[in-house]
Amino acid sequence: MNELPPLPQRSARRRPRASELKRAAIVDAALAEFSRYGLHGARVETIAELAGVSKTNLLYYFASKEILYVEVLKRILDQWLAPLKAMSAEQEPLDAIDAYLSAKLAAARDQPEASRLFCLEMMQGAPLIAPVLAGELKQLVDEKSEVIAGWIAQGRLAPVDPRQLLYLLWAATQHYADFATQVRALSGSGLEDPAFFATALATLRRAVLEGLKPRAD
Amino acid sequence: MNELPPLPQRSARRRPRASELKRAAIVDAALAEFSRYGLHGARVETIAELAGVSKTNLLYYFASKEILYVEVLKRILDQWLAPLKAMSAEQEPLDAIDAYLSAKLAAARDQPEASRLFCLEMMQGAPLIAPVLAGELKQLVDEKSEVIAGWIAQGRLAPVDPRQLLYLLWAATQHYADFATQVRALSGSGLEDPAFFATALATLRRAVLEGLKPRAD
DNA sequence: CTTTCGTTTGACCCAAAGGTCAAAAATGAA
DNA sequence: TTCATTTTTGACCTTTGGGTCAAACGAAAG
Repeated sequence: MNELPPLPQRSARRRPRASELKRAAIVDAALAEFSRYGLHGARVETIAELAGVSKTNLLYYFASKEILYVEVLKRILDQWLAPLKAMSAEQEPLDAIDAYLSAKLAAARDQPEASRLFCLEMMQGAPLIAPVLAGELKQLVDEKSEVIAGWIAQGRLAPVDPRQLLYLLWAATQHYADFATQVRALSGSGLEDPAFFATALATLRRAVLEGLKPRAD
Repeated sequence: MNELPPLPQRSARRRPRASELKRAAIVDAALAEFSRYGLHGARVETIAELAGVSKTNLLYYFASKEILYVEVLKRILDQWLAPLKAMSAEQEPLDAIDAYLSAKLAAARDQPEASRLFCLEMMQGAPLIAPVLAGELKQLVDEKSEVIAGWIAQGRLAPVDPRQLLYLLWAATQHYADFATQVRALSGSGLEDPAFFATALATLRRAVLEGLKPRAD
């Protein structure tokens, strides 16, 4: 039999479309499960059922549970970091922060699963995305912290620690995704309700943005 | 042999002290593990090792993993709700909120595991503490929301949705416990560092409390 | 039609982990 | 000392669940 073809040339030439769709369906299902039960708690068979494939078939596309997990993380990382990247020194500080707040709140509404998955991963010590934290994310945060620090130095923003400010914005918005169950139990609705969304945003604007206005310190 | 003693009288009279200590040690160890890996991810044997007992012996004190989990949740529920209970209408609004902020931030520093455990439980839909959410917690939140609404009606606090305000305070403080890994990766330290704690509190005071001051609306 | 390569499946394997059991060891009253 | 009760242990059972394997299927190329 053939020992080995010199050039495996894996996904070259015409790539099958159907299989890509299937991979996507599996990743979607995996996000739903992982975001709810974490890497350990999620069951491969459940993910397979959710995606409408057999467990064995899933393992054909993703060699192991952990590989699938990492794949899910990779897929949502970019959209996760995107809003912060938009913040730039040229903007009016309060406008920029307002826009970021809105974008993150909308993200918490539209991709709550992504938020929860990151939260879960973080609470376990971020074993699989530690490199991203210490690398790409840290660089991005350092950069934007400089922007914020610049605004403060110009007296256009209240003197707060830039990083702490980012934590506050993240916490305030992601909370609606991560603690959706609690919010729903206490308020009776969540961000998917436009009225609720408006109230949440209004509260954040008043409580956070007002306090960030510069004063004569 | 005896069929059944008429009165089992379980923990009556002199209760053994040593066994209570052992139960406590197990619950402590369980909190550490559950808060990190969740109900599904945590291993009973690991908890047993951490507590310094054999797995079988642990199962002697707690009939099942889930029973132990619920026990852990019950044990930390009170200390979890305590700070909010302290808030009363007689206080000066901004002082009360300031005190609450400080208390919750200190709790995030001193009992980060409790914070993470609640976060995990919440993200899974709070299957085991849903009754508490809909019952005790909701009642407490409704009550304190009234207090806050009263302050607002008196013009002593900015007009924000009381519940949303509570969410903001929770989110902002618990974030330091739940996302400790991320905070440490980005800031290089956490709440256990007094300087960091002070900066965090100062930022929250400036960003949140300032915005809550009443104005001529 | 036949070959071929990618896909799909069900049967199977195996290790991990929760939980059981009966016997032994401590503990403590009488 | 003795007897009963509580605690502790190691061996074992059972289920769960991730992963393997070889055979079968199917569509496109030859």
